[in-house]
Amino acid sequence: MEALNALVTAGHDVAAVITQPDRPKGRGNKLAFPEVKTRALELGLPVYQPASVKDATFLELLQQYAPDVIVVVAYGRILPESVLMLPRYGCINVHGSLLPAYRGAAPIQRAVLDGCAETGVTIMQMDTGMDTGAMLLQGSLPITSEDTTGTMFDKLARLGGELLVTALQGLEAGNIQPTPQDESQATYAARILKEDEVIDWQQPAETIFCQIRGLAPAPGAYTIWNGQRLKIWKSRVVQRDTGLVPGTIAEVGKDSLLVQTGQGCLELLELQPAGKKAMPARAFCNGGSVKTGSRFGACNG
RNA sequence: CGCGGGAUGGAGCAGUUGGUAGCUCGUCGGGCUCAUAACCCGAAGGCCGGAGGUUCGAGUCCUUCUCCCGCAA
Repeated sequence: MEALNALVTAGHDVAAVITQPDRPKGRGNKLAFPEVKTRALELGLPVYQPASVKDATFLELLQQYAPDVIVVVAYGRILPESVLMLPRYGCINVHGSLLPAYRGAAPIQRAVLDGCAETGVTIMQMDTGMDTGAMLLQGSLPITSEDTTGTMFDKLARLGGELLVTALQGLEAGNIQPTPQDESQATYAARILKEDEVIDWQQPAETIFCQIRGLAPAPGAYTIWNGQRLKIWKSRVVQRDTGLVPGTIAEVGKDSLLVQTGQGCLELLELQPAGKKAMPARAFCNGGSVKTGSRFGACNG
């Protein structure tokens, strides 16, 4: 999205946009288009949604366009050599991490989840591996305790768009040298699994705090409360130990909810019970069912 | 027709076998106090999501519609 906007704003001649096929989405499984498609249609650009990038007719189509370069952003597919070799300048990818760290599907989430102090964007030349190509340009941004995957995603997308435009200019002018990645430093950012969403109160408060930020605004970190999921969207680490079993509600205050963790306490600020909208801790406690001493987790409430 | 939860005063909830609605918080007024987000007293504020139906009578039963949300993809 941001990359497309940046390209268009910079005056590049975008010949066509290729994205994933429309997929059933959301409640009721209605068919929805990818966001980029919507934007591309607004811009009046042709949109293609091949079921497979290896398809022969798709390759022919690309050949007809004879692109100088193909820009790939969050497409989630490894492209075959036939496509990679097609454009004069090759295929350029915008990846949401400081490669070679966090190659793979969920670089931004993982960086926040791991509590990294900074992350960034890398513009690279694609090859047949997964985010293994030579790097053209890189930019970094700090991750503050206020940041979530959502805020980082926005910031990185903007930065990525800018760097992409710069990188393309550099390529054209021939003043950017591709730098190979240091394989020994490579790490992988696996996609987010169901297990990653469950809060383990045995973990230190700091870890859970990162988990909550890393999974916001989607899909959200959750715990079990009254036999139902309870997502936690916002929290704060409180350096204090109550001696209670991890997961126990240590204190129900006016505006807060203090929970003991494996190390320190976590103050829950914004929560969302299943079937409800997100609400501040104050509202959550009002129901009357939240009491000091009750416990979050798989067993009882 | 993927599965499921929900719509009640500003917020979060309760509402028993149907008989004109309660709780916690907030708001406003007053009191106590050096003071207060603490405490005490009082007040305002709800056509119980919409439309039909059953009934002497429905928030409470039946039908239907709209909207919100969780899960799964």
